[in-house]
Amino acid sequence: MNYFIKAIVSLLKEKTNLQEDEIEKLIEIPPDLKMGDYAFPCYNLSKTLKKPPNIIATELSKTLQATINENLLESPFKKGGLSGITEIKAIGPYLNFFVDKAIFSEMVLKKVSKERDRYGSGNIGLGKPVVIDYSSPNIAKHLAVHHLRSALIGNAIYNVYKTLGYQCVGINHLGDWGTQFGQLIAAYKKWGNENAHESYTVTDLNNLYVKFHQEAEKNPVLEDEAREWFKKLEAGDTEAKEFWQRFKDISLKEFHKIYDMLGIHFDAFIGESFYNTMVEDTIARIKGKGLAKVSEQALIVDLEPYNMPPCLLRKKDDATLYATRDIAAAEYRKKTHDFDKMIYVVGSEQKLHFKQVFKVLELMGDDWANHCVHVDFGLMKFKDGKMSTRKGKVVLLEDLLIDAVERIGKIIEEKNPSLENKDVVANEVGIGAVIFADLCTKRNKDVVFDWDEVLNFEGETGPYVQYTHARLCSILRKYGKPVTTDINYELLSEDEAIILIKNLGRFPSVILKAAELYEPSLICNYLIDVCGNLNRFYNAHRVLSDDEELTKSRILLVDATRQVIKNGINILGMHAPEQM
RNA sequence: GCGCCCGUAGCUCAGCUGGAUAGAGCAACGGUUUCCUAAACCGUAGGUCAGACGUUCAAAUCGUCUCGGGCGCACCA
Repeated sequence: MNYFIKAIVSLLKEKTNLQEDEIEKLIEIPPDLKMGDYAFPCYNLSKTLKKPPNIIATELSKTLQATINENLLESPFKKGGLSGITEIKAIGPYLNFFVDKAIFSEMVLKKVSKERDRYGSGNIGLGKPVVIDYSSPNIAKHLAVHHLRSALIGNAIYNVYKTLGYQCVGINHLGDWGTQFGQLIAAYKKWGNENAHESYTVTDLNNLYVKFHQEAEKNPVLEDEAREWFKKLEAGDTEAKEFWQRFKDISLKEFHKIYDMLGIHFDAFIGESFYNTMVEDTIARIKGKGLAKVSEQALIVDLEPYNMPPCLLRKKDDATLYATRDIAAAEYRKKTHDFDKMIYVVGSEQKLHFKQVFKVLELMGDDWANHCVHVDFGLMKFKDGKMSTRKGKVVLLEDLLIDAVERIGKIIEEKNPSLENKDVVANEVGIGAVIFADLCTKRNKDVVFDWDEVLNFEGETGPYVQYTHARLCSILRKYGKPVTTDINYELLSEDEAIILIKNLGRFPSVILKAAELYEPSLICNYLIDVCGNLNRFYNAHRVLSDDEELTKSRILLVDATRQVIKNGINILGMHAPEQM
């Protein structure tokens, strides 16, 4: 709660019968600057007071205004009357409060200036470990655009939580186990070129995978062979394991390359296979609790009482399933990290799966089961349907990234040919465009992948935000002197400045909300908003001028805005180049 | 069939723990550069907030139903 809201709450508390938190909840920001800085709707009071809300607003405005004038409460500020509130006015059913703009500006700008890179951060997470599971692609397949969402959302949430002081553990839960490895081994044994395996790439593995599915349709025996190989793998067969390790190495090499391009960080790459040794123990304990039973030759946990289909632990051929491994993994992670919260950033098509897994954990007596959250997100698809690795119907992530960087390179050549480090900047902006485009929509919506849309760099885009930041850096460079908070805050009185400053003050609460809702898009929208505010200010007022006092004031605003944009950009996992 | 998610301007989306005239961007049209990066800014045009009923002083926002789209529902992950 900021200072002014606190003041308003304390004023209203005396004159109404409402509780502090009730009042705070009701306080809102008027849609127009001219209507005031904060507003209190009087509809609720009209019920208890049995009077129309506009009458109540008028009466309250009179008594409160009188309080201000008498200066009954002590104010930490010399000017601006009571607590920096200058006027209280009724507009229709609303009680509107005007605050001293200079005081407000001073508070916000000094805070940003003082906290710098830490502005927006907090300490609510101090001493609380959070495990975040994101990206988690399957081995032996290319990373494609539909893999972006988990990786980017997860990475951003990681940064948000870290900003709030949480001790984050980012885990890439590689899909390196399961029947598909049996398929791959079977395919490799049949059609793979052993002599050339040294130079194998994910493309070769993927071709094998595609071929397997084509052939298996004609010849179902192949599926049995694949199952056989997977059973061998699970049993620790040397030959099977050797193939598996090979596939894994090939994949990881490519994954790392792309994660590096995207700037995505993980603290650990621990695949499903890692939990293979624990699975038996997990099943034994589930059985021990009397939760497991055999049904249709498979081992299940019946979730009928909870209106869910059963959770499958073991197939009829004895092989385990991913639910089993997820349960084992969750318990292992709890043991090793003692997390306060565990976040799974996985597509919404797995909603039921996680509901089942969390329920089984709960039934097992893991009282932390409700600290696990599935942060789901909508499907990415093409205009004409779902993306599918199996059908080879994908846009490879690498291709998209390279294309984005190239296009930005051309734009730089066109608009700023004398720029230094063009390649570096093209990378930061091109990749940033892709990141921002993906993070920008609320995660629960399905997104249709549109090449032109992702690679459009005007309007509400990553490059727009980065460009705004670069412009501000440019002004500061030209100014060339140290920025000071010792300025005349009265000079920042234009509407464009006030709106901007108000928004800068909101930043910490945006981060908090993004954490609470696991919603990086809030930060994207916020940045777009701030950049719009800034660009409007920039367009209407010159920062550098002969008027030294005015210049000093505006420079502080420029520097604070630059800082906020940079902090936001970084949390999203993007770079903020100083020139572009 | 059952469950979950989505449906706001031609397109992509904000707004959704109810509140003051429903906001941006793209696309279209018109304008702004002797001036801090025009990747910007301003203006014009564009809306039965899918539809119906209900709750409320007040509904894009909450509830029920209908329609349309997506996803999931036992041996893939």
